[in-house]
Amino acid sequence: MKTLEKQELPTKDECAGSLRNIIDALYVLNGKWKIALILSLIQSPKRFNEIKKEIEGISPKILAKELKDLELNDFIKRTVNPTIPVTIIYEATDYSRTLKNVIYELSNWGKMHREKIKESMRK
Amino acid sequence: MKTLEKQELPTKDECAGSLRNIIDALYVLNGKWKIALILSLIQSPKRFNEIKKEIEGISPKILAKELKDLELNDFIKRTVNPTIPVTIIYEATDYSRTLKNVIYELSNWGKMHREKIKESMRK
DNA sequence: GTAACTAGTTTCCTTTAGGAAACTGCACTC
DNA sequence: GAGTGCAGTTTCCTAAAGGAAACTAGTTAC
Repeated sequence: MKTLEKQELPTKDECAGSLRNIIDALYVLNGKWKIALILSLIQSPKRFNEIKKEIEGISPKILAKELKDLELNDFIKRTVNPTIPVTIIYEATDYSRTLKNVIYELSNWGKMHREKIKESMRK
Repeated sequence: MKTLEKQELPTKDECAGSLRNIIDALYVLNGKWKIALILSLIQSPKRFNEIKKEIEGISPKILAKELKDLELNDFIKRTVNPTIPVTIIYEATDYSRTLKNVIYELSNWGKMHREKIKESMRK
């Protein structure tokens, strides 16, 4: 029987709420391209074809869909410049920067995990 | 033009590595049930049918697959007890607890994001 | 006039995730 | 010997994600 030590992870009740939060978070981050797009646009604003070149392998259909998705969730802003022909610039919003800690922890953990997996392969 | 302030997010080069890490992390966490299972087993070790009862809506096929997956990634441990008939107990490993920070940040952000979405619906 | 660039859209297809229902084999209980 | 619980497996199906290729419509440079 486990004794209730100082808990580092939430209690059962807190877990239910926590799970809901996590599912909501993963929902907006999931898919093959979202994080890559956010990171790319945090680096610098870009036009459609610039993104397409930078993110290798993404098709225009998927890119268009993902950009719409990200815009809906307020992670990026789409601005139409009245040049001739019009150019459209996508940029990361301040809101996308609220993901900073999440990105940091995911990256940290992912790195550690990959190293662990490699380690265990060697054996 | 943005000046380069003290950067809170990684530079372009760091981003490429970071992205890889994040993709690896999301890869092992993704799917509808993984986090729920980890959270449930962190609460207490459980048998197959106990989990099935606790995690509402999961089918035995999916549960078996997810448990195998989690075991492969060393998040949970499967122990066969030589009772008659044998009982099998699943429990969270210490390694699954390395997800603590990730879970914390995802939960935090998810909560904030949901509240923001609700807010923006009201308008 | 033709090639190229702008920002996408459309169509068709494959892969993957996930689910429902039935089934397995073993042991115990009544 | 019929039913119940254990820990799954098998089969069949649907929905969603993602991709390849072609296409749109406007403009500009050669």
